[in-house]
Amino acid sequence: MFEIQKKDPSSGARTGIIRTDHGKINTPVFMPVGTAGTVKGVLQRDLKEEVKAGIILCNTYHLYLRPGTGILREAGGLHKFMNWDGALLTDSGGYQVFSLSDNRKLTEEGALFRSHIDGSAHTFTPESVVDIQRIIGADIIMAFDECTPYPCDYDYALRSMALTHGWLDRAVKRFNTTDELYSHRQVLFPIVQGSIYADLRKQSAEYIAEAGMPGNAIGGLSVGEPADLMYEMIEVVNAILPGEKPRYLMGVGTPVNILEAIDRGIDMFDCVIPTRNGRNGMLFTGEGIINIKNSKWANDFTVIDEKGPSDISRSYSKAYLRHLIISGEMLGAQIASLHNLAFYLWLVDEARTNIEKGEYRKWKNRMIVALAQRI
RNA sequence: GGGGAGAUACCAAAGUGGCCAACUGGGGCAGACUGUAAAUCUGCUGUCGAAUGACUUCGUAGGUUCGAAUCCUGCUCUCCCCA
Repeated sequence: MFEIQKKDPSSGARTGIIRTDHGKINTPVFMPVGTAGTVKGVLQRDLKEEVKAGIILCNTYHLYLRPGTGILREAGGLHKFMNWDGALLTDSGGYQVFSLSDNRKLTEEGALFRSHIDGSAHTFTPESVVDIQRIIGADIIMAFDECTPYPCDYDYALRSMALTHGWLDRAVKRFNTTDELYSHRQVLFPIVQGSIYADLRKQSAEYIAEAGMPGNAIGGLSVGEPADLMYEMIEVVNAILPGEKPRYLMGVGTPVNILEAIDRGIDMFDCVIPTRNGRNGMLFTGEGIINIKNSKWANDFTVIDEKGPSDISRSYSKAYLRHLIISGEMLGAQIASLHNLAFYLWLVDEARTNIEKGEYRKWKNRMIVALAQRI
């Protein structure tokens, strides 16, 4: 499924290809987040043609609640339902166990939770989450885990990790004893936990690697901990996760986070930042970060990003986009999302190019200075 | 010409003797957002000051009072009804 293409001599960075029945994906890759079967504000057509995304992420918890498995099954799976012929990855709902924690109860068996939509009670087990993801039909599906919060005390992190490991065994068993419902292959990725404790992370990485799945994920990071701590955990984990398989750092992150993680051997990313922060007026460019709502852009008629990767970035002025966002116009959110996603995809593409040239470190250090800047 | 209502900060609008530099909403300014309960949320928004605070404000000019956005009088302006 995964093939390493090139390793950067100056860092842990590498390029590779993930093969799915919905296309080849060059890594490092960024996956736009399309929680409810839509990358908010962006047409599938534009995801392909403007953003140049080969894979997007959707969410089991949200799709299970709405539209529900009945409709997804009837539609012939999510690819068909949403008219997306690229690859799909579904998150298991482990993050929702974390972010909607007021409404849930965890047991050895699984998670009992209340719907954020209507308050109705539901149960997720490692098995049912595999079943639901069979129905959704994503190319890559995730094991059900608990994403621990930050801060998280050691004892809780330990118990939670054990729970996630126990759930993994059951998920793998269910996965291995069930079949794809549609005519394409699915793979299951397990998730490393362990909060910010190096010994737990190490233990978890060993356990997860042992499962022998075709790819591995790191969860429970970028939940509020300092970035350096996150990088440290990535190093601990990546020293153990097998190098010949893709490594997916869940939910990360800022452009700088992504470059640092690539440097440490991460291949896959997803994050809501380009879309959510875009809707809220934050734009990423090669020159730095712009808050387009700031009055300084009111009469700046230069384009959003003249070196921008997408036609969109080079078509509309900052003043116009500011006007749209300030006015609450839908088009503002659309343009900002599209631009940011195109930028993120461009960024990982540049990373790939520079890994291939064997100059990743040098390039990264140069980029980070520009990317971290507020303009 | 007669009768009535009103004038509060950028806008709208509360407040009708001390708890008022003045509720609230909008607007403006800034910030947050990392496997999306987010087209969301937070802060500031008279002047000066980092702040305790000081100073100047509720159409306008006077007055009453220990104390006035609030009470009284004149003036100016706006709106409504009748002629």
